[in-house]
Amino acid sequence: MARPREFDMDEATERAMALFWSGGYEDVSLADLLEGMQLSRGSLYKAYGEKHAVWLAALDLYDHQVVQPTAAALSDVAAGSGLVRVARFLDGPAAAVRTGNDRRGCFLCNAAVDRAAADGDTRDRVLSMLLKIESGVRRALTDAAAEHEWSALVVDKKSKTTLAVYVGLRVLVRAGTPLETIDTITTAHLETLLQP
Amino acid sequence: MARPREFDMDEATERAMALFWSGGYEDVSLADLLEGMQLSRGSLYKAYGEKHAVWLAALDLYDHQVVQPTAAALSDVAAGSGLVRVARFLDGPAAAVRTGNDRRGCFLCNAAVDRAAADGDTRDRVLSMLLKIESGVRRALTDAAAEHEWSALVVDKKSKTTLAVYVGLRVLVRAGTPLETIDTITTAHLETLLQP
DNA sequence: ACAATTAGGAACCATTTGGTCTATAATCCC
DNA sequence: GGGATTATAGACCAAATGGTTCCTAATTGT
Repeated sequence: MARPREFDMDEATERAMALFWSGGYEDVSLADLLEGMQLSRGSLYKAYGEKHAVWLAALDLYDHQVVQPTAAALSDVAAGSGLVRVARFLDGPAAAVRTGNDRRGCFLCNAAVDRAAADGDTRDRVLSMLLKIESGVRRALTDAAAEHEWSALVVDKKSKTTLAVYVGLRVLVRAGTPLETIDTITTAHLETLLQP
Repeated sequence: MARPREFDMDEATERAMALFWSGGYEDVSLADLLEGMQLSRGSLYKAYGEKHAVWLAALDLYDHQVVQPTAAALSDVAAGSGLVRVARFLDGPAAAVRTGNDRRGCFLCNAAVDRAAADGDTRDRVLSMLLKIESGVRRALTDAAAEHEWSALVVDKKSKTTLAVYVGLRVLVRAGTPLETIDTITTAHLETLLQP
């Protein structure tokens, strides 16, 4: 045992996540990272090893700080009917803009576009997170299935399509699409979920 | 008048587009650009001025080499019924994977994620292109509206949702989602388009 | 108290970055 | 052919990049 770390690594990773979230991987320089994370070069390299590892740590943090809670909320029977849970989930993109004009999109979706193609470590994490979200949606829709007489096939289709709409919404938000349009898409998709 | 340019600028821009398409803006260095475009530094800077201008030229080329033809095909009454045209459009993401395992996604969507947030010039172009696609979809769906007794409001909802699904599909493809899933989403969304 | 261990900070490094400039060569109009 | 003009090639550049390596200071268990 020896001298303990002076900074909270989770907190530092959280700051890194914030930087990467708005800027992407290449856009954020080591200098940006050091300033944003309030770390010296030495500490960062001692703790993470390299820039790429900081990125992966940020992705992992997003996973269990955002993706897992989201999936859990979608699966949580106590949180409302299946459709209500999906509605809440799908309103996320619009809500981010509505309350706080947050147009960063979702970190996972951003990472998918700018690193998944070139970096296998990123791709693995992205696919795993997408799957978690899809599973959450599927559990919520499965809960709604009985009432609406949806077959497993229908639930599968609805789950996957909902994932695609979610991703699309996040990207459209980042692109600067007006809130009105985002809202329209959100409610329109929820309406189609009601149908057989 | 004096010495004419030795290279075809459109062709060079096309090569630049290919590079940016797979790699994004920051990932592609000036050296990559020079090699890929087969230009010397001098020629590139004389012709474009700066890296950013090459990027914008690539975006503009995508606009009238991909987006405008796509929108035109969607609007082309001679190309089939409205729904057939939308089906063809929406199959684009799956088709890219099916024939050629092309997982680059769509340049416009990629640009939206990695530059639109930070760069107004990019954002303007991205929003304009998204609008062209949405308009194309709307024209196709408007043609189908009479037959299916859809109101203008319904057509609007369907158009915007289709745009979101399209963007989502392109991103999911880039993330590495299996073709099977992409196909499921595509056909499922087309089925929902049939409903009131 | 002390040895072991480790964080922190800063100096340092090679490479790469986007960008400029000059010399040369090619083309055009007169 | 000659003068004007412009493209090309490549040398050149300052700044920034990600990454390493020191040395010092702090904390630990014994």
